[in-house]
Amino acid sequence: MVQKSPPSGTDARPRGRPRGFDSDTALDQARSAFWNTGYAATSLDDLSAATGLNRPSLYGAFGDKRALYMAALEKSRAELTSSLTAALAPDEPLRQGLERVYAVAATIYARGEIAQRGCFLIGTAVTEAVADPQIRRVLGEALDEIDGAFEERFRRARAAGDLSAGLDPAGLAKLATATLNGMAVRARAGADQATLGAFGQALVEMICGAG
Amino acid sequence: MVQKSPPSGTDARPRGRPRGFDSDTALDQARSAFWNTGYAATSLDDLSAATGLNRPSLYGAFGDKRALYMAALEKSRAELTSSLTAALAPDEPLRQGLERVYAVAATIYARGEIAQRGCFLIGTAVTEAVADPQIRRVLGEALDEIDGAFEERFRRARAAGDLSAGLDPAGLAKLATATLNGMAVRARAGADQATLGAFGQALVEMICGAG
DNA sequence: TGATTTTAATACCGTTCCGCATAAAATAGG
DNA sequence: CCTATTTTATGCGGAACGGTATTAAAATCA
Repeated sequence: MVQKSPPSGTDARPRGRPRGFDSDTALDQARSAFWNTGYAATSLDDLSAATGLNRPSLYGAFGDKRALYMAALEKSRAELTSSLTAALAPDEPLRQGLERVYAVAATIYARGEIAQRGCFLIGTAVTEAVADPQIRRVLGEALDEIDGAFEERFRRARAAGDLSAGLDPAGLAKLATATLNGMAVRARAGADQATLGAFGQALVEMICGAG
Repeated sequence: MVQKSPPSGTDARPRGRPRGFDSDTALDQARSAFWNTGYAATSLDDLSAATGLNRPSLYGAFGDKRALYMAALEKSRAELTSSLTAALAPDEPLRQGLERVYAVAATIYARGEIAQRGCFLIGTAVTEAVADPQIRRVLGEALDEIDGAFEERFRRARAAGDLSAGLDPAGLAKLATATLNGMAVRARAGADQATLGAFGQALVEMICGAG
């Protein structure tokens, strides 16, 4: 259970047979399977096929099905918040940063082998959240983090005189997050990238004015 | 398969044993079960318990599990669009109509025996939509109908001089729908009614100005 | 080379799932 | 009262599910 570290500082290979797969890429492949069909409808056979790993290997690397899903969920949450804060970080006009965020979201949400599959959190965690308090908590934290990133950016824009004084940064942030959510929903309903992009355009025009 | 109508105009009771349940309330109860745990994770035993009906009765009234879900989905879509268009119909200031819509949505989305369960479409259909083209189509049509109802209302407001000329009704409608979607997502993430209400307030302030 | 340790593969176990077959119950017509 | 017809109840059957025991394979260490 406890991971043994090598006795001395050397990064010697562990004792027995080495793993034949990279567990992080396996996690990505499993996440992709969940992303398509959701948590409940994705069987261990599906996950096995998606990763190319046998069930015992999956079990050894991640634990049971739910633990594997939680790992995928947590990875998505971490990637989402870090990439969003990075995209909003540059010192540039507010319009430019927002346009980039929504353009990137539109391209990501429009991807999918079967059909556009939107955001992993929206596509999979939202359904499970009512019956599973832990998933609900992770989902809520992720949304709060997105809110926070937007709000911080809006405050910065207002300090820079880049945002009308009458607009409330916290309220705008909620709308900015909701727009992302709406795009993710729309993607799974079949909307293509251009249609998704129009959501971002509409929000940016509303916040920053037409032009 | 074909429903036999009584031979004469009289609505005489059908030949055999009469049904011991009302199929529309049974549909509501089944929908409630799907609403909590989603399509895939809701078993026929769950549906049987929720409706108080045995599996053969369910099967006889609605067909298989998927047909039952599709009936619940279609009912939700119909109720949603009709109640939304009704709420937006009155000749009143735009702000007033929007505030009512979002206040009602917040109260509905905050309901739930286990936890806040948001909108049925967002909570259940979004996950299935990628793998099931028919569900995807119904979901897309529902969203388009919501868009249409908002857009028509915004056009009317602009004609009445109740909406700034610089704002695009179609774009606003997308944002209005996205705000509803975001609220539904937030509800399933655990947000209470007051928190959900803030989304509507933020949108209304953005469109109609602080008030 | 042989013992030890870890991973990979096969196959299995008990449970749950969905759907239906069969029989009992309830109503209308004759 | 008896037959026909429809609904309700019990329970079964085949398949799929999640998880694991068991065995084979591959690597390190002695």
